[in-house]
Amino acid sequence: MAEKIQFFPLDATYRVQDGKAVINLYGRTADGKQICILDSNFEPYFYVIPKDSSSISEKLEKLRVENENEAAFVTKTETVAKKFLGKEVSAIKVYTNLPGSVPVIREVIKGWEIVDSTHEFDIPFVRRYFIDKNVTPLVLHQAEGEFITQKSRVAVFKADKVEQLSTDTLHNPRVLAFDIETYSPFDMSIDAEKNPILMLSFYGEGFRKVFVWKRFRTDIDYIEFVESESDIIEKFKETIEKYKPDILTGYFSDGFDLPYIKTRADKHKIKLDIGFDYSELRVKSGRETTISINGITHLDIFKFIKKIIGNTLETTTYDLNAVASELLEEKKHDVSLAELPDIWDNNHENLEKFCEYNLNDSLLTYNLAVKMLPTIIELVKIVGIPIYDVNRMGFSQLVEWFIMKQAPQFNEIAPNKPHYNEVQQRRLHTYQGAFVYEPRPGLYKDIVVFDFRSLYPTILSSHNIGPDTMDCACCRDTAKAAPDENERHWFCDKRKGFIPILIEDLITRRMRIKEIIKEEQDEKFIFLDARQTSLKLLANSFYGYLGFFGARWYSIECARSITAWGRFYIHKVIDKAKKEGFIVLYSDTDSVFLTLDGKSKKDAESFAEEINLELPGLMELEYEGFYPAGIFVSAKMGPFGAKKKYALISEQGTLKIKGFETVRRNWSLIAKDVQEKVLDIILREHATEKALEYVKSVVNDLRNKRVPMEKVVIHTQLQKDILDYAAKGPHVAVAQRLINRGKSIGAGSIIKYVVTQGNDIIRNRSKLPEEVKEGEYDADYYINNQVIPAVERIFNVLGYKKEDILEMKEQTKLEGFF
DNA sequence: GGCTCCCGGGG
DNA sequence: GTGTACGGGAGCC
Repeated sequence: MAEKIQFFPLDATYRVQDGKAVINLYGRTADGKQICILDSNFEPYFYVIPKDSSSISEKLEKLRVENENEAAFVTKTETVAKKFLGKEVSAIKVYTNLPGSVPVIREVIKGWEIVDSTHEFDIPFVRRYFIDKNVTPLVLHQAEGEFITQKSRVAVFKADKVEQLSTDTLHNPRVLAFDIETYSPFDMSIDAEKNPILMLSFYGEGFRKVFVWKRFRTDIDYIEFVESESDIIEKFKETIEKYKPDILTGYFSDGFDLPYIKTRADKHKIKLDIGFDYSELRVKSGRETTISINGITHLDIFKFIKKIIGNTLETTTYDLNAVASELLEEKKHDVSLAELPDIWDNNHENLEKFCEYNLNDSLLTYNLAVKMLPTIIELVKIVGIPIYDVNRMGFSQLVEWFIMKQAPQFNEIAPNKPHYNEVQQRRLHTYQGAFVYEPRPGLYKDIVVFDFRSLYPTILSSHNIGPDTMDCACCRDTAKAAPDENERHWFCDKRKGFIPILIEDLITRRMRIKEIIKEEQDEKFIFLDARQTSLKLLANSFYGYLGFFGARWYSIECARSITAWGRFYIHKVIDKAKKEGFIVLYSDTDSVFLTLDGKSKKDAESFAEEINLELPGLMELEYEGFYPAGIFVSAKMGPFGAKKKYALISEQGTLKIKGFETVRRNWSLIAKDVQEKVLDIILREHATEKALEYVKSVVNDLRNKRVPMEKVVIHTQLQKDILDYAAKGPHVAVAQRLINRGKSIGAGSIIKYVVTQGNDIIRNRSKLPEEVKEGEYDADYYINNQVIPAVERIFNVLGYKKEDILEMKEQTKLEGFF
């Protein structure tokens, strides 16, 4: 007797049962219960394109590879008519007994004489399921089948059929944020093997809690005392089990909190079996550690913010305080964590503020997650991949999986990922990027800014650029080639390519939403706005994707053609602006800055209208705005276009600065201090001269040896054992000296050093702080390699040069002279 | 100029 | 897991 249930899928895993792969689809039912849906109606497969198809199917079907305990074999084959980059091919769809058999079988047959190529053999089974079964995470689905009994934390439903029911979306998944504080003496590297977790906080809807294992007097109701660190870990499990979140979120929890908890749990021999199937939290360490839990989506909100929306933020660092300040206008509590170990050991009565701090971090994390969720949800729906994966993907991956999801509709077989050699080859190929009109540095008045709305996506779509439409035989003599100075490529006039179709769809969907959005308010606005943002993010990434060496659909010719058209159109705007009497200040990739030079804002607006009459397809020049004043510096070219460096003041008086870096932690305090102070003076007080004078005074202090030693100490962490270093940096040389003295120094130790005066190379002048007397530091080094680089870019943007900052040097000399 | 190393986030 | 992983700056040679 088949039953029907409605649910929102969140993620999936698969497991092998009775020699067959079963998809475990985790989600929440329409009436709010967590559930696991089993679907065994999906078989693993990959594609083979044969040179000669006469006998290959029989040969394949006989194929069987015996391993120690398992056999990999082909279960059946189908001959299918597919396309590969627009060309018709006859392919063989090879089904195997298990997902794991795919790479095994493929490895055997890829060398066969009659095999031309093999494809789609490296697609994770679960992703294949989402694509092929048209299951989109977070969207309402219906399953037919029956509930069964199975060891599980949630109800298990065995489905005969799963299908999408509507476009209803799980907009309010249950989110639980958490954060830990650990015992970590200042100046020592964080060490999960040695140091315990002290407290753990949670924040969810109507729920807040801090667990801590030392007692003190407090009136705060959310603080709960436990006896030991192992109790904290038990509470971690218990809270998740009780709260039943869809999403467990942390800030850098892939890299810190969860690995730390796992290490400590192992020490106490506690199983973190919080998966719906009682499986343990899984740590996957590679380049970047990732942590997953079966059934619960682990969202590392830091990762999403840094990778996906980082570039759109003003802040250049992504620590919780900076990000929360900008996105939420909320800050971390101002407590000194360096004091925590001592207070923990000797002064428990003062632990309360750390508990509040701990809770606040969870609160900020929760708020960030909730704020980002609409965008994440929309990306998930567009790309068709679960939150967990979208969370960890960069732009090229998002584009690639978006195309992978759509490819079957065009009957296209995916190209393979490039191999190592191929990647090396591709890396060598560079190409001409965007056009940059270098500004004359200085202060200007009455600036108007124009930019092309989504320049590269609209070029891609308007000129039908894609690997399957390039250099077609049918348009060889008729099509207009991209205006590239070095090579000639044209794109089909008769047949639309599938990448332009996808892009056009993204752009027009976004335009429609932007139209609707004008009338919408409240909640609906948030989701629509998130959707248009996501569509834009994705569309903008296609160009970079085509030129990305790791891409399946890599085509440097397409990328080159796009930038060629980009240069063509921006030149067109510049030429016309000059002809009409505007003064061109600056132009970079898709934007043009002009001064009115006596003309009106209205003249500028009609200028854009005239341009737009001549543009093809979806291309459009927008009037971005008017600025009473601004300062420009020359832009530096990156591999994929130019980086913007300018500062503008809007009519409302807000300062817009683009493009400078902040210092890293292996810099001296003096450099950090100066940068922080300068930013503060400029951004808060708008007093450039004052900032400059401040830097000059610091330079002067350095020169006159008035800066205390603690401010010139540089901290660098040894990444590996000292013997493993091929190149000896200053910190390695200092570490060597420490070892010679019998200190135990190894990977993870933090080396402190001061660069002293002399003519030798830096590492030979780097000494331990205790070896150095006050004032023995090399003033020139700290001025030129620390302080100046930390502030130079800031002053450049505001029209000052390095020499201006150093001017005091001359004056000092003069003073000395008199 | 090429090679090598470090950082980020977290405490 | 049918799978891979970054990118920029500084110092040394």
